[in-house]
Amino acid sequence: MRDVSRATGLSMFTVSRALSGGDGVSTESREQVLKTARELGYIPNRAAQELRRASRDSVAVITASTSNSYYLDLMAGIQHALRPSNWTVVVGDVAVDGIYDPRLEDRMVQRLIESRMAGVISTLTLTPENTRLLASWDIPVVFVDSSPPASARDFPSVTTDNYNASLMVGAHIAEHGLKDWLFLVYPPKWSTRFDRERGLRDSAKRHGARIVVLESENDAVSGYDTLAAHLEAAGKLPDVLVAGNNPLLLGALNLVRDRGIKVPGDLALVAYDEFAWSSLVNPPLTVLDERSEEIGRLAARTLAEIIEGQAEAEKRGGSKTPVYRPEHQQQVPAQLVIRRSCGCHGGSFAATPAPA
Amino acid sequence: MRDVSRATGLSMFTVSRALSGGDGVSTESREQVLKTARELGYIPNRAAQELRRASRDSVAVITASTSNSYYLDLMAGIQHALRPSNWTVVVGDVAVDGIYDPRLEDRMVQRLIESRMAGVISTLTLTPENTRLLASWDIPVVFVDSSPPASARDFPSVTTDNYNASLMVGAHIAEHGLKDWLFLVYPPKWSTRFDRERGLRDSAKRHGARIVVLESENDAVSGYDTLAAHLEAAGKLPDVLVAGNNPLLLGALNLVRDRGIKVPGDLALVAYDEFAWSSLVNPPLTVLDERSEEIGRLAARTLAEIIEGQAEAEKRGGSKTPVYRPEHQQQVPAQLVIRRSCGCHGGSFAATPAPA
DNA sequence: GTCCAAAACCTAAACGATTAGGTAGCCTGG
DNA sequence: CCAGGCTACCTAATCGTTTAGGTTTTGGAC
Repeated sequence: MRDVSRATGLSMFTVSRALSGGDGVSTESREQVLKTARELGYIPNRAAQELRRASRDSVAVITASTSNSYYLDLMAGIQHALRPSNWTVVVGDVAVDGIYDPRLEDRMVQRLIESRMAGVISTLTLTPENTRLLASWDIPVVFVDSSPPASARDFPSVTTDNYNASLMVGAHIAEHGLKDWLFLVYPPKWSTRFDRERGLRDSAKRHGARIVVLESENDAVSGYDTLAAHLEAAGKLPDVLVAGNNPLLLGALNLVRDRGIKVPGDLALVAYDEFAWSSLVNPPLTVLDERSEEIGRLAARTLAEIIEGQAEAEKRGGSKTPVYRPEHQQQVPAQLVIRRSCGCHGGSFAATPAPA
Repeated sequence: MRDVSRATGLSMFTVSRALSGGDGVSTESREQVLKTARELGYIPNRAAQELRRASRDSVAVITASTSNSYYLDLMAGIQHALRPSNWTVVVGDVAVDGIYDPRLEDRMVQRLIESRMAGVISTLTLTPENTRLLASWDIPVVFVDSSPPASARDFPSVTTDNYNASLMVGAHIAEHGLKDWLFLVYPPKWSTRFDRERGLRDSAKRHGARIVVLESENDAVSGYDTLAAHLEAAGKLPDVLVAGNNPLLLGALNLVRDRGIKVPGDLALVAYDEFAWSSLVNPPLTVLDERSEEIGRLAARTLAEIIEGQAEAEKRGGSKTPVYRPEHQQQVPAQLVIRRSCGCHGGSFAATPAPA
């Protein structure tokens, strides 16, 4: 296409400069070029640009939980923080049919390196090998709502303060006098699991409650089945069910409905992750609100900062290894939104409208 | 990196062939190459590959409704249909903070052409200029849950049979004897609007009902505000509210809750688009189920077929203009899922578990 | 009228892969 | 022993940009 633009009689150099807005081009030449380019319908070839410029103009978000409610807010936050800069955001889903696949993770990381990404935001703890691989290509990684792998403890991460959040959850449950807790939770691949579990366990101990932690795959159907099997085996209901995240909550609520269990009459319910419908389901749900959008925004800003530092260091002839500073590890406080499923406000079948 | 791989003493040609699995390379050379490549941590540069091969190995999905429930299912269907081939799926969101921005559409189309995409699936009716632009670069487009612009009527599209679906909705409402209908609907940019409105209007006429069509921006907050303003002005409730899609339903339900309106006692409610929580909200919702995943799968398959036809035609020296055939325009029947919000099964506050 | 710097422009070499077109060596059949 | 056809390999051009390093032109300042 460029040789077509050379129909202006000007050289490649001038055309390139004119189009990209650099200097060394007279105003008339520039206009001439822009005009012919428009007439000819010239659109640059990105592959060629990236090849020449050594790429690095998009950042990737790795996720395995597109169906989790917080995902949309998180993305909104990331997009928002990155819109002013002109990086492109691409999302890489490493789950097939909603369940995480490690081979997909490998393939995804491979592809991100092939595309010479400027940076990566990961919503899950990557494998040590993949983390190392990205590092060896000088691609900065920010973990969001997940921790870096043990082999890379200094990597940046932005998460909810899950430990204290879980203490809050536990404290509220204890206020209701509930002593028999069941925590339905996803696998440790999503590393928020650790702090959530620890907080809840500590809280149970502190309040003299028993807690059972029940692990399920990270999707609604597995949540349903796992919980059903557990209740079957246990023979009786716990006092309260804590759903570890949105898909598991969905599974649990479906089971509760199918079994005719009354919430919070027979079983109180508290869940992680606020979402759009939480105040509309029956009963309105008491949930932990994560402020996902802010987390996304923070993560994106952190990544941008690191990438810029990297670019600057390189310009000054330094190494382009990303530098991670301790303040890049951030925790965002969460908030407990109290509705009815925990037993507050008179439970499920009240005739008055539920609070938002 | 490639010259590093030349540390095997073999030429670029041999290395390239060895890595890409082509023939003309002895088994030992191939092993030698693979071994060194692995040792050196060689990862190909995608920009260079795309430049040389004239790209065309990813397809894009253009959407402005990531928060709409059907989006996830749609994507799942698309991913599913495209996984066997090794095209990459990238999604391009042309909405900022949930509302559609035409300039983003332009920029997105520009970028897709820059990347020389193999094909595009669009969940909204593109502007005539953008459609023409894509066509002029021989990039096939399949519209999904939306129609092609009037200037390009022969383009492929896969949609729900919205007209008949709306007749079904209307018929069911009529069975309840409701005569005063309110249709809360999104703007015509999402072209399913036309058939849905037409179906509902025809149905109202057929059953001797009055229908008011109320247009709102396509997000929950606008839906809430628009509906609130309308009810204010009208001074009384209609018999039934039909929510045109998921975000509008969300807005409507929030309003209903805030106003203390009883559903279906004071106002019956039917909504478009099945979603995960529809049977769990209060009351369980009667919705039109779109089979989004199948629509996605169908669209992806159609696109794949067209791209393959294109590649074949080009190989035979023909034109690479995509050929669209009439059977590429497909309609998928929908299904009405009857729960309680329409007035069936005894309404909202029943103590028995709601049907799934 | 010189000299010099700045502005405007050009030539040609990259970037990292693929591949058309060629060559050398070996085998096989006649 | 040679033609012919393999196989395994190589050289070098090519994709569409950007840009380092020149060259020419222009316009003052002296």
